[in-house]
Amino acid sequence: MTRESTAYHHGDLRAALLAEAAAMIDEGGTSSVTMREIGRRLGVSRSAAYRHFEDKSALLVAVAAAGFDRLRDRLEAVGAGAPDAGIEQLPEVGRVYVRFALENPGHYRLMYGKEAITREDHPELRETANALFDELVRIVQSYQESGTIRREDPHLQAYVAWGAVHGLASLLIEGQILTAVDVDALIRQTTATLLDGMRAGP
Amino acid sequence: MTRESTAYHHGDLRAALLAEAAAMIDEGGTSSVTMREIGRRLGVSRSAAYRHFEDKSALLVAVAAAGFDRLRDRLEAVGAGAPDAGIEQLPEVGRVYVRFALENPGHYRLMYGKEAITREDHPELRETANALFDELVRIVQSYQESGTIRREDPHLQAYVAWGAVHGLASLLIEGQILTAVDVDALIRQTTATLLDGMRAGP
DNA sequence: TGCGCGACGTTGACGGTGTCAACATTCCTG
DNA sequence: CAGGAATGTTGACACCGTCAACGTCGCGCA
Repeated sequence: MTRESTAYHHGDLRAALLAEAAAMIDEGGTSSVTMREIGRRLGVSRSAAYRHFEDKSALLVAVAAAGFDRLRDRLEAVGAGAPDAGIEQLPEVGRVYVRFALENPGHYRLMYGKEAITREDHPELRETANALFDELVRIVQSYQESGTIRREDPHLQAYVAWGAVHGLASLLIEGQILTAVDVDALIRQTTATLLDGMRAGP
Repeated sequence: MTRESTAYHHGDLRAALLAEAAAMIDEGGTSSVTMREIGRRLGVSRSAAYRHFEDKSALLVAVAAAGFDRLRDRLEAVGAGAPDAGIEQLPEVGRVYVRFALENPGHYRLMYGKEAITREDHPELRETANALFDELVRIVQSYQESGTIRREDPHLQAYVAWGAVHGLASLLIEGQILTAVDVDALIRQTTATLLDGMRAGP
């Protein structure tokens, strides 16, 4: 059934639905995703998706979950060597985070927005999102232990760092920052300020 | 015509529409705002709003603009005395900002989200938003001149600070932060880290 | 082998939405 | 006081999400 028997029963609609929805999201935003339009693009009837997802919501949740997993993979790859890779690895984590958001704006908005998904109804998504945050806490802790940043509540510090990069990513995505501004300079300034603010005293 | 002749022609539908839309936004999110529902609540037909706003978009833009003005007023009030009021005024600016977002979540999301409004089509909103950012830049500059924070590109610094508080506000609004976490502690930690990171060297 | 059941896909229908054109009413101004 | 401008209403259209009823296919069991 996972074979690609392109025909009558389409083969693997579920995967196709996820891919198409993700593509549409990063193309025209979450609001451009339409059950009917997805069907049209895949050459399948409107409500065909309902055999694979209970809801439009459920489909979007699955897309968001895939996004969380992908972002976590990237952060893990960057943060893996921490803190042995040196202090300059921390800004790199921030850079990768913001870059992900910029490359997948619709995706990112879906992941961290409440409007389209209503977190309460989909607790499983919460866990996937938490796994990502835990990764961030782990990185913060490893730098605490190596003595490069202050030993304070790691959750609090992680929230602050997360807030800073998330805020920057959001402002960029939502077009709030003049396009003339150098994005990389902005990222560097943010991570540098963050690091200076968290650095262990002399 | 601005008189409140409650009757046949309703008196001042435009203001009523704005108020009702704003109320609905902070109640059930932007997606709960419906031309038809607004009409219902105001005892007026669906398309009545089209005599006052070209679009649903235009109505939302007007609501967002009012939000920008209100937030700017608050920040001006807090930042007015800067930097004479002392360095502890800077964290207070951040606190007021985040508080505003928490008190008007739907409003805030509308102001800084792209999904509902499509910034390009409404350039006048851009100016209102910019006026708010300019206020922030002004505050940063005044602290630079008093020598409390480093003399770097004030726009860059303002973006970083804005990003940090905006990110924190967003995460809180979108329910990404465990409710057990003390919000005020989070705000303090953010503003303190920011300030330490921007502080002028010894 | 074949057959029947469950998985998959389609169609028709319903109530909801934004929006436009045509119409009705009211106010204000000349 | 007459008529035009401003305001509000109704009908209609094309979308949307979703459900129920209906077809169709593939696979496993007898």
